[in-house]
Amino acid sequence: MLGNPYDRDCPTRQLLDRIGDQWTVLIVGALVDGPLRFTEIGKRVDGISQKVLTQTLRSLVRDGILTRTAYPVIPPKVEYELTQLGRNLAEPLELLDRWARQNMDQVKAARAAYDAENAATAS
Amino acid sequence: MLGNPYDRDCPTRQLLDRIGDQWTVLIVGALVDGPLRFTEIGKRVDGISQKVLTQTLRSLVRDGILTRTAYPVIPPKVEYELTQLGRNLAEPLELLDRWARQNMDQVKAARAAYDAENAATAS
DNA sequence: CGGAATCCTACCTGATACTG
DNA sequence: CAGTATCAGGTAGGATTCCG
Repeated sequence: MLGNPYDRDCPTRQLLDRIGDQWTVLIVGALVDGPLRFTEIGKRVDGISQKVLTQTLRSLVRDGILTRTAYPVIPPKVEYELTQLGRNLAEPLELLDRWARQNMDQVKAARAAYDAENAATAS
Repeated sequence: MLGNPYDRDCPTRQLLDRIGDQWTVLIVGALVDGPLRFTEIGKRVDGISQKVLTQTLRSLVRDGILTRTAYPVIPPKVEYELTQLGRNLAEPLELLDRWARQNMDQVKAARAAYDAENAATAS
């Protein structure tokens, strides 16, 4: 049982709002190995726009998942790093990732089977 | 490290597409205790519209996460039940849920602190 | 009861251009 | 380099209505 995630403002729900944005998990994953600069993250998380990256990073900082450190040098340098809370979050995320690796082909198969059957009956 | 979830079509990314829709996790959570009928799920997952519930359920069936069983009785009765794959997915999900319960207040605190500081400097 | 079909809106997002 | 600002488009999602 996942508890009682059926009232709109339970923790689970809020977490889903947070990680459900598709990018949070990837960014957190990109930072587990150590701090990265803005552009570095953008390169790792392929497909993210600079705007969304900015937004997501800021909200993660706001949530205490990671810290932002700006070095006042002439070519600006800003580093993002996971907080303890963030590293903490990375663990269950990694389990999810493992599930994905192990079962995603099964999902694909199920999907193909479903579509095949569906196309057949759609005559 | 979350692996290499940075190419657009890795398993992790696909999983995020699946569970990132905000409702999947809640529906799966609602079904861990046993099969439920359409309306039952709708009641448990507060706030979901009938349309989205239908969509999400169907895509979950398609992905092999759960099964749909329609009983041909006069008041229609349809039950949804987790497959093994689905029960399997529920485990890492539960860990995430646990994280949420344990840390969401910390996130809230960080959020409040951030906002306070932000309002102060926004003069 | 368990959907399907339609309409309509809000937000999320990407693309682009500009700034310190 | 690391953002901010603006605008346009697509789409997830809600509300409503009707069907088997």
